[in-house]
Amino acid sequence: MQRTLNSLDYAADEEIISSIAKALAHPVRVRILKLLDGETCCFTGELTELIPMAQSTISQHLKALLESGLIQGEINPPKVKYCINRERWRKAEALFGAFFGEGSGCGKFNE
Amino acid sequence: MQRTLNSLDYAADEEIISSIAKALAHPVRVRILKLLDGETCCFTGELTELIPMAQSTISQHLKALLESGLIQGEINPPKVKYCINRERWRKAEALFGAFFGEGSGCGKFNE
DNA sequence: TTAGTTTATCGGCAATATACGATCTTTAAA
DNA sequence: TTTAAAGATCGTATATTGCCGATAAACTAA
Repeated sequence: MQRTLNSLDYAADEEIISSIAKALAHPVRVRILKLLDGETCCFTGELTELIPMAQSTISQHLKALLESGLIQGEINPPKVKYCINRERWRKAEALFGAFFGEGSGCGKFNE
Repeated sequence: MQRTLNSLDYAADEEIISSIAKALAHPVRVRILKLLDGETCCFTGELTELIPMAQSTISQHLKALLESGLIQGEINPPKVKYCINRERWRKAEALFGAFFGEGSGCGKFNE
């Protein structure tokens, strides 16, 4: 599939924005990120207690978030601690801010 | 606030964020939004000249963007003029800003 | 070694997304 | 009326998501 797509090369920022947006495109993943962001930092699979979904499903969502770069996990033998990848998080903030904001750094004024 | 209730009970903001993120989850749609945002305001299907995809495909992406509320179109007989829905745009800016930023209005400080 | 805990991965199924060409639909112009 | 143009929509093929239960994998503790 996507034959024409290959000839269209997107700006790097457009690719990053859409890949991060993809990670945010499911409410459960937004919820997970909020939970992880809320903690001072790391967290773990108490997620399965907070979110009424099968453990395998949550694991899959975590995988999607890992692939987006928004979170990272450190293996702690029987457990895994997940936390926000702050560097990526700031990158996302900057990209989305620039995308929607457009304005003068902080607080746009058009209209 | 609510805690873990029904399996389908997300906070309103989580729903909105994920629905907007869904609209941004494809690089072509990000590109389209950029083009529309770049113009003083409205635009039209010169998109089909700027983007090497079938007209029907672009039309579908526009439909997705319409459904997200990020753009609106005014029918102008043979043509249709699309433009950013500024109200929704600002809402998106605020939501994503709060989501990623968390910081004091403008310029976050947590590391 | 065996058993238990935590998480990842597999297999399967239904639903959605993506892309295309073909075909309406609408309206203006010939 | 016929023709042309701009878009939307339809039909269809394939890819990707999302969910689950079952099972594998990694490690600890007994």
